[in-house]
Amino acid sequence: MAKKIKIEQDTSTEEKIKEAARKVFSKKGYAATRTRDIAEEAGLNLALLNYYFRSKEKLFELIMMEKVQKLFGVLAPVLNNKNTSLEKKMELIAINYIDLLTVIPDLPLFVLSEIRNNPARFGEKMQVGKLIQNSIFVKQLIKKRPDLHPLQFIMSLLGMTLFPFIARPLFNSVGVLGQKEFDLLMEQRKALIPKWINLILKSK
Amino acid sequence: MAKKIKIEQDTSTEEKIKEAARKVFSKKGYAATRTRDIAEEAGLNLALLNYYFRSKEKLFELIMMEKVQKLFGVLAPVLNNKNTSLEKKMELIAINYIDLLTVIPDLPLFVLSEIRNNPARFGEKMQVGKLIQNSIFVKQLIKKRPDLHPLQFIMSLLGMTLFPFIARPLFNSVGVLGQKEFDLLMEQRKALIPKWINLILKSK
DNA sequence: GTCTATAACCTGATAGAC
DNA sequence: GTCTATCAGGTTATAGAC
Repeated sequence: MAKKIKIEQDTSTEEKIKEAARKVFSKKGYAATRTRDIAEEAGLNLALLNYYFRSKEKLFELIMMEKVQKLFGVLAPVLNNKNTSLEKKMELIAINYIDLLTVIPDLPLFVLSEIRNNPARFGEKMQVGKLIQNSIFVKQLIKKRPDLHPLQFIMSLLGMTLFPFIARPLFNSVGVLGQKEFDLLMEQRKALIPKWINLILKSK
Repeated sequence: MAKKIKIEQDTSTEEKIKEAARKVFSKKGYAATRTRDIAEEAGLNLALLNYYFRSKEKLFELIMMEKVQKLFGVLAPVLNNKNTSLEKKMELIAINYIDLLTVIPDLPLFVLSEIRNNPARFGEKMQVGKLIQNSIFVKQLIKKRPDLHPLQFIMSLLGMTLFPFIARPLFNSVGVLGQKEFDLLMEQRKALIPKWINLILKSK
């Protein structure tokens, strides 16, 4: 029974390739990534990529799916919770995103730019739109502020929360902010954004 | 004197190529763009690109320079104006950006993602950082709110203003918003953002 | 499963005719 | 200045040995 258990170090070849692919795709984007880069990053041979994943395209779609799920995974459990107030929902969204992006800062810029570069790859996502539009969150928003389109508030919340991470490559290249200082500001924002969004919600 | 004047239709071959390059680079990013795409878009031959611009890289750098200047061109004239209040500056930034991006919506996502994909191309920009940090705008911000890092407010202003345009490819692919409706919301935001940012500035 | 070697294709760039 | 034809190099994917 204990014969061939061997603790899977999740360093299986397949996982090694996926990890390398995450890193290289995120850094350079799909088009600029060569399969050789991924193989080298994984310390493996090029042929293995095709053995495990058939093609560069298929491997990318796998990684991309992961990323999109991570990005929407923050929203999904919050939007339709009947037991939380509108204000609490917005706070949760801000805090959860900042916590996530502190670990994976390039997530939103990666997903958004790949969608832009190749919208064809994102055909049948129409459902997501309806899902958000019919959410309890949006209903609460409309009830509280029937005078404005709910997207005005959603864009402001997400803008304040996600934009710093999207613009981070610029901050870095411009040398205006170090890694540590940035993380500190983001930690602060977890309290600031809910406060500020509440001001906006109440303003008439 | 009126011999060979001929109204330059700015349809010179060189300009045709640049226009096509703007379009294709913006749509697909540097790496995914083939010089053949640009030539075809311009209705011209591939060899002309190299005749006029030496290489794909040189042509791209030209376009990129234009785009970066457009993006920072909104900030530059506002930041060091001694005759405008902090509040007025923020209003101008929001309004000018929305007006600009209504015409060139993909500008910020293009610039940010290319910087991310190839930070090496943006080496000696350190000056820009200092220029912003020493601006009158930042001084006014620190004086008004010495309790918080000025970037907390700048990120919020730019996030609220730029994020809708950055996330637009997603909105489109998700089918949540039409072109016309989007433009209407942005027009509304020109009044909303200054109002909201003022609330944030005053909050203690 | 993993490797080397190579096929098949594509891309940026140029030579040379007009 | 503009075109066609082509080269040189790089890229994905696969065949086949181990």
